[in-house]
Amino acid sequence: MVNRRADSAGLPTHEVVYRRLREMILFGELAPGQPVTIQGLVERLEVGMTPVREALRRLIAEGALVFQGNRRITVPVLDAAAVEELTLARVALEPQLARRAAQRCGSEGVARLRATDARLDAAIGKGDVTGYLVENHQFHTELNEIAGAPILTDLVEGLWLRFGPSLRVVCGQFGTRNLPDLHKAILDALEVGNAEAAAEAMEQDVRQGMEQIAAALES
Amino acid sequence: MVNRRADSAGLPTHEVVYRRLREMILFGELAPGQPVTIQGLVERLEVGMTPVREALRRLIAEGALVFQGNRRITVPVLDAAAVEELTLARVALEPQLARRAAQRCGSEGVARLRATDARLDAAIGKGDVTGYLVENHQFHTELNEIAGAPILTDLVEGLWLRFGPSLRVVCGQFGTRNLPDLHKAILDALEVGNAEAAAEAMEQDVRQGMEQIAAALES
DNA sequence: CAGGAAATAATTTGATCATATTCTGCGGCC
DNA sequence: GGCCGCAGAATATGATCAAATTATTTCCTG
Repeated sequence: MVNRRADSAGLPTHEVVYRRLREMILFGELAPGQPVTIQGLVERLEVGMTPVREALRRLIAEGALVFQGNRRITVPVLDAAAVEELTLARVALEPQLARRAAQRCGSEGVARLRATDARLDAAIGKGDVTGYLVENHQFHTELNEIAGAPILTDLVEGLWLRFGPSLRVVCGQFGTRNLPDLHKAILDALEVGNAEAAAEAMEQDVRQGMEQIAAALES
Repeated sequence: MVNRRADSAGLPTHEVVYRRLREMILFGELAPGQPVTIQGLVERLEVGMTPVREALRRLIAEGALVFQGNRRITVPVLDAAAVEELTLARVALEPQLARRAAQRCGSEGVARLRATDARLDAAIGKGDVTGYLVENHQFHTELNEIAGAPILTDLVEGLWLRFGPSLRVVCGQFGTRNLPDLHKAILDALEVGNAEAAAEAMEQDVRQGMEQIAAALES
């Protein structure tokens, strides 16, 4: 009744809950198929149910959670058709962002991205699955920011939320061992401002990632 | 507090509110820039504020409404950059849906689409702007349904919500007089199952529509 | 004394919570 | 195996508190 603002730097509670859930979805605390209950979150996060409901509606609208018709909410389970659609959408959109980023990227942007990519490599080296997921997402987020296309970025972020839990499962199964890093080609293209090369490299990165998810479905 | 289910065939209130607002956005009852207040909707729709809040969060997540930082919600006003991004996204996605539709479309599907397109022509003939908007959206919705790609359809529906109010303004300014109908080419391609032709025709339709919006920005 | 700007008061709006009501799913019983 | 009641969870409402916008007042300046 007092400390609404004590949580996280002046943000409304529903926003805080949203971000918390978003991270849980992207970085693995929620498994595909797992049910998500309102009351469970109310108790776990110690907030009222109105902000929880708002955050959940938002995530459902983004496809990060699915509303099962009866009043049950779960983490989505991807089938082959969904992976195919997501691949199609990512291939259609993310190379465009890479192209724009190549046109607008300054040297400081490349430097930031290289730093993030280095942390990504470090996580892979340590076998740190969560670290890999976080830095990989961070890399793409920074690139999208450079691209300066808020609507396209929104769309792509929504796609990432959809396959986040499944990606976690893949990495959990196979570890970080054979995760090829196609980011180097992207970085080189950005550095010289070669938009087409950046788009091409991004498409490869996207296809590679989605193929891993598709391959893991056969099990 | 009894007749929750008297409204609209067993749907939860927040769903009813969402659909109502969605139609208001798509078909013109809300103008770009117009503020949307929670309490106003509570009075107008005669429901509690929780379902209204949920519906608004959902629409904000889809980009149909924008959260103005301070706690105010408005209908989005598109600038040139936004129109460009929306064009890019639509061109990237909707031809793909047309391609899939061409591969899966039976004769009954073509028949339904032709019927919708006939109603569209009738609306244009009568100068019925709202009718045009409704049938045009209906046409694309039916086509997306045939394509059988729920995720891509979701993405595209979100894009339509973003430019809906602005499209209404364009049609309000120019009337339905010079609205070329590129749907005929799409229909012909679907009929013979020519996926590439369908995709090409859809791209033309998308570009034509977005150019109208872009042209209306200079005023 | 008049006009305007800053500060303050009042109203409107948004955010959160606690509670009542309704629905779904499950387990026991016929 | 089908039906009924019960527990648990979700939905919806109204009340309460906080914040922001608007209106008003007051004070200072020309």
